[in-house]
Amino acid sequence: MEREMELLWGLDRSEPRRGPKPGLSRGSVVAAAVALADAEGLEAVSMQRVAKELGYTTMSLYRYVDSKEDMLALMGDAVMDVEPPAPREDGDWRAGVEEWAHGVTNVYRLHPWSVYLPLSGPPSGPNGLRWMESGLRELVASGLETGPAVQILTMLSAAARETLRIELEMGRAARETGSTMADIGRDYSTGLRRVVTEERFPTIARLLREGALEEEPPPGSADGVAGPVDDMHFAVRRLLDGIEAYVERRRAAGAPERD
Amino acid sequence: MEREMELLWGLDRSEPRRGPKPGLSRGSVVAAAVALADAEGLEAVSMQRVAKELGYTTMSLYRYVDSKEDMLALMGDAVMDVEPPAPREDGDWRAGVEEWAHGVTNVYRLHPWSVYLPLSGPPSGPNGLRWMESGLRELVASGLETGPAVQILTMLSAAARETLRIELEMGRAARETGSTMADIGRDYSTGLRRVVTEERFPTIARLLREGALEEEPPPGSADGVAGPVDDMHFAVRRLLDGIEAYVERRRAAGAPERD
DNA sequence: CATAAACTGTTTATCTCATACACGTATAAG
DNA sequence: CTTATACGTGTATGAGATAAACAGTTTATG
Repeated sequence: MEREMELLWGLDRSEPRRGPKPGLSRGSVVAAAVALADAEGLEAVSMQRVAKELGYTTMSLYRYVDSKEDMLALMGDAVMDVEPPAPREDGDWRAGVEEWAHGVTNVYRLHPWSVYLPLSGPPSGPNGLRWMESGLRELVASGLETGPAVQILTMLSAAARETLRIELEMGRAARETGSTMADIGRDYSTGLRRVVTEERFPTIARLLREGALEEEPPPGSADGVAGPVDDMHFAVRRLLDGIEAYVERRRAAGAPERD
Repeated sequence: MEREMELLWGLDRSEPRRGPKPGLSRGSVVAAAVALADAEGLEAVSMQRVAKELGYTTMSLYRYVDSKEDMLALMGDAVMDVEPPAPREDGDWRAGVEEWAHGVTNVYRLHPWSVYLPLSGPPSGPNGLRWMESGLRELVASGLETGPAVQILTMLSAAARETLRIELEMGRAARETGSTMADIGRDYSTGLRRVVTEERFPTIARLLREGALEEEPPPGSADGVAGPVDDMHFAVRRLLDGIEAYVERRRAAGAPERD
């Protein structure tokens, strides 16, 4: 944890006094890696490949980054270098939280590979913390204590990451088979139908019967389909409802109870 | 998707007619890999190592598994081979859902490496589907439609995985530095204090001031500390509150509105 | 100003992996 | 009995991370 924070905040690497001018910098290395991942995916990101992209030898990268693992961690924070939503003027915290959830999703969407990065704990880099600040701010505006707000935020970002991952996976499958996202949903359904029996999986069977996995495409969505991420907001709104009820209840009771 | 389902359900591999008796089976290979991961972590799982564990050569594994990727997918479903909670008699769907959330967390906890497995979509293996069925059943008992129930379940399992991952990461850090989980929480706090300023991160600053990250250990928890996973249930309960309110509202309105 | 310390980028080498391919052998079907 | 098939092995390839030694470049310092 210590190490990771020093890494992400650049608190190591005191500025050098002697020796040749560095041709690269930690920033340029990370930027090249990010660009490469954007263009060809995370699998394409090897030290050799990043170095080639920069026109240097593989080992030169190790002057700027201690290991590939470190580089990946830096890429993770670099991706979040987007301004999070500004504080709302209207005090509508529900809208604020939803906006935040949309925001993170969109940030990830700009660099889809980033949802596959091996994370190691809560955010600790400058950009990650900026987003955390922004999300917490809105949640605390609801009247929640800071502790509970952290729990909620964790759930929200987990859901955003996971849901987007599923959507991306569907997109990849669609691209590979040359079909649409709607087709993939149907494929999944038919796949399930092959193994889901009424006795062993009654609820899933019902799900298939009701066609919940092959939804109506609302007009105006990217590829003609809602997609998991749009659907996610149903769950987000339930969570917001729950928070509202909780805060209300506590206010009424004079804030003694915690649950 | 097609391929993955056939893999996980063993719909490929028709029984062979000629040739020597196989010394291994897909099951034994996967079991060995799981055992190895349990003992030494996912990093230790290489084809070479699994083969050695079984007393065979590396390449022999490829008679049973097409690739390491496939093996990992099989391991992922194998881990879920635990009986999910049985249907509740008392009809207390809230308790049912919480029990389910505890259940998945505990299943993952038995094989911590499993939260680091690269997932590729919604569950499609027999064991994963059993858990999905169990969770959906409880959610649907609340009065939710099947579609929305899937969204909620996705959020729940994402949160469980992510939260446990954070807890495990803390545990690893604690083990490495020879300290306790409580120490790690304090370390994170002091680390943050070094970079969190009142102007740029007012809410996080408040969080630190209130010591929300260094909580009181409730008596009787593993290592003297609540840990992220216990905390998660606050968010779970809010979500349940929200579902309850939603179902109530819909019932009152004669179930026309959806949001 | 000279020189040594501190850096930079390169070369070379090592180790670990996943996986392709060809081989010898066992076994059951015809 | 013979032959197609499946099994386990040996060998080989190529990618990838990273360690170590080295040669060239600045700059602080005496």
